[in-house]
Amino acid sequence: MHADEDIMPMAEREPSPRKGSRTAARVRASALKLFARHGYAAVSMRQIASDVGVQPSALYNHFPTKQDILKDLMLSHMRDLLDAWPPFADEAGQSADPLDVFVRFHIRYHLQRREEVFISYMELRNLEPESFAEVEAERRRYESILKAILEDGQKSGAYRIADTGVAARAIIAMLTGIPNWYRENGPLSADKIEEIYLEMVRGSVAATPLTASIESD
Amino acid sequence: MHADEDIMPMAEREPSPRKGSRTAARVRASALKLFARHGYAAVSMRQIASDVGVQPSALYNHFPTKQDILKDLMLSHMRDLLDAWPPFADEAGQSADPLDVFVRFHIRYHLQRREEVFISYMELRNLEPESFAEVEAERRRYESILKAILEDGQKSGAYRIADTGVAARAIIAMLTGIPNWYRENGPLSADKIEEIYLEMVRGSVAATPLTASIESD
DNA sequence: TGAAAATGAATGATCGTTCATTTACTTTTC
DNA sequence: GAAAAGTAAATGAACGATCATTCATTTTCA
Repeated sequence: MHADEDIMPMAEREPSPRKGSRTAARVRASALKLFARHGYAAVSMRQIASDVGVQPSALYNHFPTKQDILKDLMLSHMRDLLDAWPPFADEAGQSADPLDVFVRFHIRYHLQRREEVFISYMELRNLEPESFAEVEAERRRYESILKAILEDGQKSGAYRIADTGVAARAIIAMLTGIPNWYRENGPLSADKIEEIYLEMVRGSVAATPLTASIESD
Repeated sequence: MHADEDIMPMAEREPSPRKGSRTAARVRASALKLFARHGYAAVSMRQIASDVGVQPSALYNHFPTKQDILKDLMLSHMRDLLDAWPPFADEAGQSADPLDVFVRFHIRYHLQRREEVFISYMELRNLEPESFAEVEAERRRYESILKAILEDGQKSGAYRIADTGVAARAIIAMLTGIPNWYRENGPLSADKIEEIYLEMVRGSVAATPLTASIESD
């Protein structure tokens, strides 16, 4: 839509491209951090203002309400996520298997944008109905990417899946849980995590459900 | 594992077993519903009192603070969950496979106690550090049940798992996501859901990662 | 009769938001 | 290029509403 500090303003009053302090972007950054840490309802406009280094009333030069800040953060996150797909060939591994590509992409993106991801799940219920519907629509669009991959593999006989919609949700839930426990400085590299989950995901949809030896006929 | 209305007080002032209105239990029920729907931080003591049908000050005859209500709900949920394991032979299917039993148990329990489950995940950050540590310890105990099952299967050669701790978290994340989308009156029966997820979980840890045809020797 | 439970009123604190005013900066004019 | 004009951004004070909690008093009930 236009460039603000770096990217992505949305609902606030459109600032002409000044060269100044880019307050709107700093409001977004502070709100993102605070909402992720304490939750939308537990964060006050005064806290955000204080973190930005400005008086509370100044926030209203950039966002009409607190709700609009949340809306901005969540919608721009969903758009960024969908814009980032598909990854460039040098990202997310160079496998030819679309499921591999998706799994690696999802894990990397979700580990890179922890706060955005966290907010976009946790604060759904604090969105006004219209914004909720928008975010939900984007989420379904994302889900349908994986669903299409699973359907293709199903048709080709590579996968055996009872319900591709359910499977897509199951896989995404599994992958999205990673940032809840994974720590950069932990014993496992991000690459190793990708491999472990990739293997589990492949197994969960593989055309040999649990009867590995019965498959012989 | 327990009846909702009567037993299970915890942090509030212990009421002698009067036969009266059991207000404490009604406070728990209202708070559970409201916290699940709007979030702890967005629910006021006045709302809870109004839902119970009592004046706000009356709540303090049963719980010293709002925080204690949350603590009570979350800790008693975790204890109930752990107490409910292992299921009786006539619950959660009668499979001899411990993984089957766990998966069915987890799905059923989480579909039966949606609000408790939801709160216990969403409101973790609103707990005081000490209570958080307690809940977290219980969560790890639960996780270790599955981890032990995976380790056994690993040793016996039934499963092939790179990291049983990671696999346990992955499986639990996958299963715990079900209540987010599953609806009783939807197209899928709870039993069908169990079967679908069971097959996916089995596949994700099966000793035939993705090389289905190499298993022939 | 005694204790638990509920009431009604009040506490000070904090909430999101508004607004008149001042400050900072860009654009226009000379 | 400097001064003037114009606009966006920030301030400081204030609004009414609502917050969790307290407490003296009354009611309920064993």
